Amino acid sequence: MPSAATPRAQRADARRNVAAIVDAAIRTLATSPDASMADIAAAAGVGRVTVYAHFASRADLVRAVTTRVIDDGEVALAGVDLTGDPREALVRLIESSWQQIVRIGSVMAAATDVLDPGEIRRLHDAPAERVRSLVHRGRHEGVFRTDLPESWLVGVLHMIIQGAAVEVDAGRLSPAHAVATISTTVLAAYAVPPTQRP
Amino acid sequence: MPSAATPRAQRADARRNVAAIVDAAIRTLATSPDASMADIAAAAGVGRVTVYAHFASRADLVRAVTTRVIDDGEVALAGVDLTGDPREALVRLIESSWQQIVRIGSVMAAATDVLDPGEIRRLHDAPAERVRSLVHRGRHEGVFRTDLPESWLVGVLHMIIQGAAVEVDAGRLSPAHAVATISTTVLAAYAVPPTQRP
DNA sequence: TGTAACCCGTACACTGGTGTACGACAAGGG
DNA sequence: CCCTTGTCGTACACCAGTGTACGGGTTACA
Repeated sequence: MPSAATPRAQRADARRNVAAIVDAAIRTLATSPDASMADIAAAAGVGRVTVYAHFASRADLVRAVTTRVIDDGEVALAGVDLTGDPREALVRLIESSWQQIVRIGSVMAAATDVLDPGEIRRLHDAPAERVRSLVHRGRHEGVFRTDLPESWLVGVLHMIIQGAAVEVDAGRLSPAHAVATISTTVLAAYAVPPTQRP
Repeated sequence: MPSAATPRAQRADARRNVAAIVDAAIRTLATSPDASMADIAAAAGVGRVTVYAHFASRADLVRAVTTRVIDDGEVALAGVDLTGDPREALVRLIESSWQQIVRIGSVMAAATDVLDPGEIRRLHDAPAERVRSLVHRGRHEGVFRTDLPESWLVGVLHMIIQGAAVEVDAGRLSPAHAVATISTTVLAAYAVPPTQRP
C-alpha cells in the first residue's frame, strides 16, 4: 500500500449510483421478491453491468439491501417509548412496526432465498426481542395473559401485522384503519382471559 | 370418432403412475413450492419424461395437484358440524382446517406462481365462505364482536392458522398443542369486548 | 486540462429448468 | 400369444437469468 493518501478515492457519482441502486432494489424487491438484476438496474436508471461494478453478485446486493432495511427499521423502532402501560406501549410499537412493514414489503422474502437460514433468524431476532421483553413485562404486571407461551404471543403480533399487510393490498382493509384494527385485535388476543382471574 | 367402444382405454399401470405422480407432487410441493419436474418425477419413482406423458406442462401438473388438494379439503371441511354454539363450532372448524394445513403445506404457494390471480382467489373463497357464514351467525347471536369488519375476523383465523404452521416447523410450538393454542387465541380475538356490552 | 475513475452497450459463457423427439424395451389386456 | 399402450433413457432445442470481458465514451476532481 502506498504511503500517499488513497490516490483518488471513490467518485461522487459512483456513490450516487450505489444509493440509487439500493433504493431501486428496495422499491423493486418490496413488490416482487424475485426480481432480476436487469429489473433492478432498469428501475435505478442504470446499466445492468454497472450494478455488478458495485455488487459482486445478486446475493451481495440483496444482502446490502437487507442490512440497510433492517438498520433503518432498528433506528425507527429504537425510538419507540416502551415504558408505561404495556398496552399503550404495545400500540406505539405496532404503529412503528406497521410503518416498517409498509416500507419494506416483501424484501425479507427475497432475503430468504439468498441468505442462509441462520442469518435470517438472527435478523428477525432483533425486532422480535423488543416485542418479547414488552410482552414479558406485561405478563409480569398481570396485564397480558400467561396461559399461552410467551413466544406464541410474540408470534401472534407478527402474524397479525403481516396478515394485515396482505389484507390491505387485497383491498379488504383500508390503510387508514389498519393500525387501529391490528391494535384492537392484538390487545384482545393478549388480554388476560376471565377464567384466569382469581 | 369410431363407432366401436374406445379401443383399449387407459392401462392399469398408467393410472397407477398418474396417482403416484400427483401424490409425489403434493408431498414435494408441500415442502418446496418451486420444486422442479425432475424432483417430482424422482419422488414419484418415475422418469421425467413420463410425467410429461400425463401432464402437458408444469402448470398443468400444479393445476391438477391444486384441484385434488382443494377437493379433498372441501370434503373434510364439509363434514364439520357448524351448528350449535358458534364458539364450539369454530373450534371444530379449526381442528379440521389444521389437519388440511398440515397436509397440504405450501402447495398453494406453488399454485400462486402458476394460476392466474382470479383462479387463486376463487380457490380461497370456498373455504373462506364457510368461515364467513359461521362468523356472521356468531355476530348475529351476540357471541362474536361486531366492532371489526367481518372480513377481518375471517382473515384473522387464516393468519393464525398459517402462522401456527410456521411456528410449528420452526420448533417454537408443539404440534400437540397447536389446535388448542390456535383456538384459545382466535376465540379471544373474536370475543365481544367489555366496552361493547350494553 | 489531463487523467484516473466510472458508465455504458454489446457480446459471450454458463447454469438450470422446461418441453419435445426418438428408439428400445417392458407390461397389461384381449 | 400378440399387439397396443406405456415407460425409460438419452439427446436436443430453447429460454431466462447470472456473471465476465472488453472497448469506446464521460465525468468528476485535482
